[in-house]
Amino acid sequence: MDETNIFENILNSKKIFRNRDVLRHSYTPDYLPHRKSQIEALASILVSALKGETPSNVLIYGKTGTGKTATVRFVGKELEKYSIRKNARCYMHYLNCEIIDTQYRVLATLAKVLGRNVPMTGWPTDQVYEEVRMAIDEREQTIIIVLDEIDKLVKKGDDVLYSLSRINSDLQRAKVSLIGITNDLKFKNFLDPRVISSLSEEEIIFPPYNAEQLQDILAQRAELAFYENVLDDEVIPYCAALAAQEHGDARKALDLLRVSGEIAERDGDDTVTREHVRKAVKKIECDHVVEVVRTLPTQNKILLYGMILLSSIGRKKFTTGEVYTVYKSLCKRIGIDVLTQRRISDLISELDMLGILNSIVISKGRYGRTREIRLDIPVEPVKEAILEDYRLQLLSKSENIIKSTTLDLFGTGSVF
DNA sequence: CCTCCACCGGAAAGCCGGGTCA
DNA sequence: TGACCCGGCTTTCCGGTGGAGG
Repeated sequence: MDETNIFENILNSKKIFRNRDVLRHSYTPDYLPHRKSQIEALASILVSALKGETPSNVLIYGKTGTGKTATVRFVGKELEKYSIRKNARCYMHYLNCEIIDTQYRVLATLAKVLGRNVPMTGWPTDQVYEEVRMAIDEREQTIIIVLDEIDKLVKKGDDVLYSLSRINSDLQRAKVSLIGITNDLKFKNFLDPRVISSLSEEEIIFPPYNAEQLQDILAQRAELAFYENVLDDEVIPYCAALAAQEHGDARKALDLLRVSGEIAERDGDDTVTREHVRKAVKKIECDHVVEVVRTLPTQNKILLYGMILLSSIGRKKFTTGEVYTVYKSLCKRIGIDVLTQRRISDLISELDMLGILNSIVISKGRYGRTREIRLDIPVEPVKEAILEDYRLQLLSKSENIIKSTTLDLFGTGSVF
């Protein structure tokens, strides 16, 4: 009895995930909780395809993580399955306009999906369009083209949408309908009115999930993703509650659950607890901040580096003037133009907006009025991210000298 | 109650790279 | 091709200000 327990323990301690991929965004589940009405709405529009009619074009709205893409893919799969049985020849082709982000590439990708060989660059756009049109019209069929993140495409001109939305009048045998997906409610403003009216013959709206609905979603996925009894009872409600606070984003909730599991696995624990979720929140936050810092313009990086220096010599909070002095000496050292204090003041506000630091305007009476700045970041990872910038390599090389000059300048100032 | 610090933050103009149009 | 425009970034200029110290 005891011996089996030993083995069982070792086995169990390594096994948290049955299938981690279930928790990734790319996974399309077989069942979508709390999206019944949207699924039915979409299905009732697309059903015309099975009757040999042209389905209306659809525009789908909803914030990130509300299940838009999953729902469309799900309905599409069902449609294709059923059409095979009915011999109806319906197909759905999915394009993500964030990746395929120009007019030409949309058409070229379509042509490729339809089995035509079109170079990814070079041809005139109308010729590619013609190729697509011919490929579609080769036989009787209904093609549903899904344009995800359609707003990204619209910002680069709506010619493709215009021609695709009127393609039906150029077709003899086949039929085409479009589904546009967007999370930008105002995106219609950029659109040609003619395109709007044909594109949004039907509209479906995806509201955010609330905490209970998120729980159902998580529970359903967790069952596939984790081994039995790995999750503490409170983990799912906790993840759901956290994600519900932020616009009910299912994607966030799933990330949270996955990262929690990964942390538990890495720590060698055999159950996932509330504590792991808490760590996961931290980790996701940290990754996010690091990503933001990495993509910051060089000037902001130097500024931020200056503030990190200040905090590394024991200063918890500092004023605009102090930060500016450090920033100036850093710029001179690495031979980069020095911005004015006015400008730096704005950059500080920007960093504040990004949540990298907290700043409040305070008055020190006789000693003036200034912003009191304190950093709000995991220092080490951020520092690494800053030093990745090749223009700032010099900073890491002369780190000690810089640090001691900074210490000379401000080390004597009030420490608390 | 007044002063005056050390900066805030609005306004406007300059600069620059990219895009458009004849 | 050059003239022109646009939008984002930056500088210049400057009036404004909360409150400790007098």
